[in-house]
Amino acid sequence: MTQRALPTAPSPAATRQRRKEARPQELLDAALDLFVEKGFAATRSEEVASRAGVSKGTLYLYYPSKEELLKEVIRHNVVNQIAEGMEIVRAFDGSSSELLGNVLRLWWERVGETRASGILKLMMSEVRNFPEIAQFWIDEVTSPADRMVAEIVQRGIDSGEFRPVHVGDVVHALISPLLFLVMNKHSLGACVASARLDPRAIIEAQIDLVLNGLHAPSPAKAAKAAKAAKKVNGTRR
Amino acid sequence: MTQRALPTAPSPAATRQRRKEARPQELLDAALDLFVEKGFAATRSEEVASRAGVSKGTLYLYYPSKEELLKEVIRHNVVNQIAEGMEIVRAFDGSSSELLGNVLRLWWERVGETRASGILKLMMSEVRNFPEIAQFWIDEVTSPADRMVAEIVQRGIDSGEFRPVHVGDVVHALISPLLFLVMNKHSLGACVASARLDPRAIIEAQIDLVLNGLHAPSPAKAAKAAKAAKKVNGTRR
DNA sequence: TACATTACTGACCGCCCAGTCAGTACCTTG
DNA sequence: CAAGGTACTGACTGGGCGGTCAGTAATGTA
Repeated sequence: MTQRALPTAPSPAATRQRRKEARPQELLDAALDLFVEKGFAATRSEEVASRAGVSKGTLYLYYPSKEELLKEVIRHNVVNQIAEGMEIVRAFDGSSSELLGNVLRLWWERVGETRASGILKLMMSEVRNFPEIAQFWIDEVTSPADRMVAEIVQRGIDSGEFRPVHVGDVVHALISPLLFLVMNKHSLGACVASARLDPRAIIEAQIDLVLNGLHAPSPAKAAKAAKAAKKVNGTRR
Repeated sequence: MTQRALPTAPSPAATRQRRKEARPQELLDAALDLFVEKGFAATRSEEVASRAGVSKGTLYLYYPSKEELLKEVIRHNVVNQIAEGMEIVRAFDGSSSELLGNVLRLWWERVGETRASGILKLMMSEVRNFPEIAQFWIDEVTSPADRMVAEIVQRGIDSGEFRPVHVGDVVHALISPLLFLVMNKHSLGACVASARLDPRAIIEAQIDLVLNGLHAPSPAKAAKAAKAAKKVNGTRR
């Protein structure tokens, strides 16, 4: 059989560095970008390593397998994202309308516009191949986020500022445009300039539309609306 | 070298069939399902073949490569989807509110609920690896769909039924919840029962919310609103 | 300066899979 | 029923990639 080649002669390139502390983060960052761009299966582990400025062997020094790397990427970015989101809400008070608008706007600025938003595309594309992470995502992202928005809407209804609507369903109508903007940014929008949307404008339109749709009509009509909403607000979910 | 094994003895299994006409469609169907579920890179061509009830060799008799198969899957399903959509709209008239609601509802029934809706997830997940198909998608799907919905909204504004809003942006607020429902159905919703949304209910909530947000207020306030909207309706897009 | 420690490297291994093609059996035609 | 045409098969190959590990060099330590 062929015998192992002798070690390569010292390259004239830059001397190699030892930065044990920085590697994990750099590898996670590189992996996030590549997984979001090309998908998990289509990304070679050597690409991840080289984008992080190390060799493939080093990658496997820090993460035992490509799959574990993926899971770490998700875990790592999810906790950050959730922390961000919660902080945004706690920092605000005021009318429910204001709060709702500000939450949507701020979430876009602080999450949607950052690289970390790619984690959403990554999840949507890959969960079916890794069902174990689905529950984690629901517990750590979906549920808290839904609950948060639901609370705001509910507060608005209780105070009479909003019409009585089915909170659970309205929450989805509220946030899915934002989520879809993120998906677009990391798919079509990343390929074709003409597919690039104007997120700020769309978000403003969305806020305007939804607040108009939520606001309680004149007190005269309010009673009627409340009665009608009883049906809608059944015990689903 | 090892010599080629002799042909296998005739298996006792079902006799093989010759159905030249049916193969292409069956292969496309199998490929759509698998690409949507596992992604393009993670799907083995032999899986596609076996799900379609043929051997791998047969697959390559009909499609020259896995990549060409992907493109055919997209082309094929896109033309169907567009034909469906257009038909739905043409079949309807009535007030803009009714039309809008019915278009959303019908699109969900006739597209969102069918297997073909997976094509959206497939596109979002894979475009960045196949930028050639991005333009095709924009020309054949995104643009026509946007234009269609925009026309309805514009008609509503012109007739005074809707407030004057920025049509382009409102269109996105209108359709992205539907698109997100589809994405959810093919990702999280396919893994975890508790992540499964109730699309019909969410769509109804969305329609209710949006129509309330779009409807022009009493004529007294209408002039004011129209004036304010001039700013919003600038020359973007 | 000599030695010990360890972060890092990259050639290598073995498996997996897209794509091929010699051979097979179904079907049609006479 | 025989013979020719062709839809179909599956063992095989070559290349590519996940994962390993013997060796290298940067950084301490005396």
